Amino acid sequence: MPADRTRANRAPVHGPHITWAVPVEPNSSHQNIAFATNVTPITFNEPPALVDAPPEAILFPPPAECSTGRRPAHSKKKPENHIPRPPNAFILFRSSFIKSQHVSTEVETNHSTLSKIIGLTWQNLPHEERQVWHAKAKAALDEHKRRFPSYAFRPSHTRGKGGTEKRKVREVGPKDVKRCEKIAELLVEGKKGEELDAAIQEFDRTHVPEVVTRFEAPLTARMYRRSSSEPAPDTEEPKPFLQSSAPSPRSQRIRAASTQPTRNTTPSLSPAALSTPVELVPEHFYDASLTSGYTQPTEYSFAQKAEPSFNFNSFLFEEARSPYDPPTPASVDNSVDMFCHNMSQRPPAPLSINTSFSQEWNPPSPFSSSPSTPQLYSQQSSPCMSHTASADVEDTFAMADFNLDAFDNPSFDHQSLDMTHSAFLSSEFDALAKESAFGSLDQSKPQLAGQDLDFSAFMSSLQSSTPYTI
DNA sequence: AGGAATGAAAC
DNA sequence: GTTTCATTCCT
Repeated sequence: MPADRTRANRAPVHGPHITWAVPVEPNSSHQNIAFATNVTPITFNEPPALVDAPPEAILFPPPAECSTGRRPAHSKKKPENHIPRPPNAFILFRSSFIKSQHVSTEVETNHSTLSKIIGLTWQNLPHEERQVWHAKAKAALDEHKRRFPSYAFRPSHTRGKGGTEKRKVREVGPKDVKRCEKIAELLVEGKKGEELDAAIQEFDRTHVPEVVTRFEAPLTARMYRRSSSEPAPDTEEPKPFLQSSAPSPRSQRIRAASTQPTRNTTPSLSPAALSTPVELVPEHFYDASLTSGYTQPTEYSFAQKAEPSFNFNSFLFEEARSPYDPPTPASVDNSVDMFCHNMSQRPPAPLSINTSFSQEWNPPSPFSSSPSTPQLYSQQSSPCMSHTASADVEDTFAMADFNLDAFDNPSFDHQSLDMTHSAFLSSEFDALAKESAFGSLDQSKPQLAGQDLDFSAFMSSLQSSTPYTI
């Protein structure tokens, strides 16, 4: 930060001038690293695996001058004389990647998403090419040592302000992982420039982005009582339950979906939504692929049927595994175990909810005019998340705020209610209803969309696959 | 200020 | 084993 981070639009800052200054021009042949860099890694010892790649092909060549002047990094306040850590191999690769715009800003500007893409690319990078960056990191480290011989990494272990330690968890819902994977794949295939852009555009045309609906981790009776009796010892509690993927600038524009959680609190229902009839339609649908890597019961994807017959009034709640959030100790709770156990026996039949919210909502004309054109679905693939629908749909989603799991309620269990349905049931219970529901179902006054819910009627509707209408 | 990636280094 | 912090820049 004190360093002149050399951006034209930044005023230079006076102070110790710190650059990584990987001391050697990367492309010169006399780098003080282990192997000769004028011999490309791939020629170095590449078995005839890379068929169509020219021998000297290097996917992501380091920039000609690598002595990157640094930017005011993170706008994080750092002491004037702060010496940054030496960058590791990935950080160097990432920096170079960003700078060289391997992925154009047309394709992706969001740096979180870019990080994901670059991470995937990094993992798919030929080992030899990664070694180049490890060598550069080693060089940077050596240089760092040379310049700051007395430097020692001193991570602060008292970052949590006051006493409220707020841990940083990797828990943000997946972006459009498929898209990131695709881009990374194209990159390691050697696609770049316009060819890459075109390939991604083609992918975007046919790919129906996944919108991820994220539910809170199952709230067990135990946990619920704990959280209601204790003054929130763990302030991580109110987790967003709904998140939207933000796969591309294009989609972002269309959906106005942010990469950030859209909700942090239990949503309230608009009067309009309350007066809207809510119809719950169990839809038995099973995709074996969804269960193969099943890891966590609290993650659901909200996928839309990209079929001409798609009914805009219905949503398909589809269970899908998340590559994120390996089960945390907190979630390894017997209720979750039970959930997982049941899941392995019989994957949940995803529910579709016929919300009838859009009676006054007119689908974008491309849909009605030629609903079978794939790219039209792609272009407008999320009517439910678009500007058009926003508020009411969000409220409709709010009705599907299934924060409470009913899994450790024996009443749910012995009725052999499908687990997904159980989660579904937990929707609009207010706190009081939750409390009593744990005690005895009969005493509870569960509500859905502000209406009393007839439990037995609802459950039998679930089991008979007939709509339940409030 | 947080997030998104990986990895080195410190606890 | 867990946490910090290197990079980037947008929200």
